[in-house]
Formats: sequence, C-alpha cells, structure tokens
Amino acid sequence: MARMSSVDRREKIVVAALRVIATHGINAATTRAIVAEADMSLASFHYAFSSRDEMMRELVAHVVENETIAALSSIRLGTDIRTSIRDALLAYFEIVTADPGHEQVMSEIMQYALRTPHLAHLASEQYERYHAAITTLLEAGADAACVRWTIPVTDVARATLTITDGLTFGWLADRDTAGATRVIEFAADSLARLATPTTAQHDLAPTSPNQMERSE
Amino acid sequence: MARMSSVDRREKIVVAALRVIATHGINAATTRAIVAEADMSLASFHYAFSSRDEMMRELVAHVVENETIAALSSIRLGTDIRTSIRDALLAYFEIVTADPGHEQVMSEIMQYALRTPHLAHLASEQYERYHAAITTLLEAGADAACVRWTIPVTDVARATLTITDGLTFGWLADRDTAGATRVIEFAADSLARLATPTTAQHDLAPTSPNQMERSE
DNA sequence: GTCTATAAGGAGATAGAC
DNA sequence: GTCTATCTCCTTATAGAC
Repeated sequence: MARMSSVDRREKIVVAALRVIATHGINAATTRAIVAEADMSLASFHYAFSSRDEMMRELVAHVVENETIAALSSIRLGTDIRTSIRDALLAYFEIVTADPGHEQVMSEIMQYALRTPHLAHLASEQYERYHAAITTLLEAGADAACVRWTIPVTDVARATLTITDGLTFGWLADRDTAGATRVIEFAADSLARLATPTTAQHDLAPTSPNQMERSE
Repeated sequence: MARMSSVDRREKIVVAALRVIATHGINAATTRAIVAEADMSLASFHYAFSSRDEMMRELVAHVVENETIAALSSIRLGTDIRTSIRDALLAYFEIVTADPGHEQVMSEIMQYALRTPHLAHLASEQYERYHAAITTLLEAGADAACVRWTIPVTDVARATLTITDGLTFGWLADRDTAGATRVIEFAADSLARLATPTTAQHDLAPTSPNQMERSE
C-alpha cells in the first residue's frame, strides 16, 4: 500500500466506515470490518486514529459537514409556489426512495450521536443546517413566485422539515410510495397557503395568517 | 430466586432489556447487561431463550403488541375539529417531551427491526397499527365535530402520522419545544381544512375545499 | 509507515453440579 | 430449574519486526 497523508488516510477510513454502515448497519461497523472495506491493515487504522471512538467522532463530523446540500441541489424553482413546493418535496422523496440505505445510514448516525454525550451537539447542528438550507430555499422560492410568507420563514422551514422527516421515516417503515405521494400533495397545499402574493403593495396582515385566502 | 413460569421469565427478561435500552441504548443491551438488570444469571437467560436473537425477536413483537394505544388513550374529542386535532397533537407531543427516552427506544427498536430481515415485517406492522389507531381517532373526531373528511380518512391518517413522526424526530434532534408547538398549530390548521361540515344534508362537496383530488 | 502477531478483555453460549 | 465455571469467538488496541 502506497503511503498517503494522514488526512487522506483518515478520510478513506471514514468513507469505508460509511459503506459498512450502509451495508450492514452501525453495529457491524467494527474496526475489522472497516479496515477490510478500506483494504488496509488493522494497525494502519490505529496509526490514523488513536481509537475507534475518535474515528466515530470524525465520521459524525464528516456527515454533518458534507451531507447538507446534496439533496437540495436538484431543486428547481417555478413561478407557482405550490408547484415549486410540490416538485421540491417530490425531488427529495425520490432521492429517499432511490437510495433507502442512505437515509437509514443518516438516521443511524444521528441516533448514535444522540446517544453519545460528546456528540449530541452535532446532531442538533446537523438539524440546524437542514433547517437553514430549507429556509434559504423557501426564500428563493417565494421570490421566484412573487409571494411572501405570512409567518416567519423559519417556521415554514420547520414545518417543511417536519414533513420531510415524517415522510422519510414513514416510508422506510412501510414503503408505501403512493401514500407518501398523496401526503406530499397535501403538504404542498398546506405550505402554499402560508404564502400570499406580493403584488398588492400594502403589507397589512390578515387577522389569521394561517387562514389566508388563496387566489382562485 | 423462586421458580417462575417460562412465559413470566421471558417477559421479565424482555422488560429488563427495554430498561437497558432506555438507559444505555440498544448497542449496550448485551445478555450480560440484561440479566444484571433482571437480577438473574446468564444461564437462566439461555434457559428461557435459545439465543439472544430469539429474545430480540420477542422484544420487538412485545413492543409491537403493547405500544400502540398508550399514546392515544388520553385524547379527548371536542366539537371543533381543528381544536380536537390541535389538542390531540399537543397531547401526543407532551408525551414525547415528558419521556424522550421512550421515543428514542421505540426509534432504536424500529431501526433494529428494519435492519433485521426476519423482523422487517414487524416494523411495518407496527406502523400499520399506528395508522389504524389514528384512522379510528380521526373518524371519531369527525363524528364528534359533525364534519366529514373530504379525502379518504386513511390519507388524513397518513398525513397526521407523517407530522407526528416528523415532530418527534425533529424535537429529539434539537429540543425546540416552542418551534414544534408552532408546527402543531400549522398542522392543525392544515388537517382541519380536510374536513367539511355535514350539517348540509346533500352530499354535494363545496367548491374545492382542497386540492387533494388533483392528480397528475 | 506498514506489516504480522498477539495481548487483554467482552461477547454469546454451554456443561455439569446441585 | 438454577447456579458456577468455562469454552470459544470476536473485539479493540498495542508491540515490535521490517
């Protein structure tokens, strides 16, 4: 095996560990299984990391840093906010169904982090990154559709994140793609109702923002 | 230790295993940790179960059979459907926040089941039970409020389940109770819009109470 | 820097006394 | 039926040759 820099070797190990977790679950991610996947010796592992725990810390950090934007890059925005939301949810959901193992890995790693006191803060940081990314997307979507959100956009983002999490978890449990698709239609309707056209210049809010009239 | 029937001994072991999982996570649920919690010897464990796997199968089945209704028994129905839904979601959410460990255990066990080919069907069965329970509750709520659902009640149930799952997962990650509460308000608004009064005797639907009937 | 060999301990499971 | 003692395998981690 050729020499490689310490950083590359650590990266290689982490990526191999992610593959092992995807295939056999986080419980099977022993150092032996990981070095077999990475095609290196057990000693090389402990040359790169002082312990398995240290590797797991780096793995969680790696996931938090690299996983945020991938699912959102494929989103296209349109001029109708409901359609934009629906398409975005469908695009996300298609990523989930196309690679269920990936979401299962994310979920297992989050659970591992939540169980590990030193890593728990990384789980909430990961969640915060998703939240921020969706917030940005919702703002861009509103601009493109010439609408504004009638409640704080961060609250719209949290509702959206709640729905994507629920869709993911539920589909992993029962694989009911048609049912999930119907929920997406409902969610797109409901979230779109939180937007109102910006063409009217007055910014007078209606008495109950959640019951905004939609232009029919 | 006094003798106990085989069924009692197995039950005692399963309950002890659940306590271990709640305290230290499913990875720490070794046979040794479990028998220590159950205050019995290692040999007694293998007298009751032929293997740890067999115990885990029974544990998952135990959870599936006993966990369904607990969260729903406290729900009270009112005459306003939006309020009923909101109160029910808040009641569920309060159960989650009052005992976060419990939901984490359920989540870990579901994940374990999904990873174990022989047990995967139990995960979907568990999900189906939740789905059925919520369906029943939604039907009773609609009756009490003199409304009917404008889309199949099973679809309303799936949307509701999506939201409760998302609320749970998200709150476990970031513990933002206020944010979750705002999502519940949004969800109650959105779900209530799927109902329409039954006071008018004709079953002619009002003009497009929602867009769910839309299909591509 | 990377390897082989091995230490040290934890895991599931079993044997055999009582 | 329940116990103690033990087997065998697997785990993380390290020592020391090259």
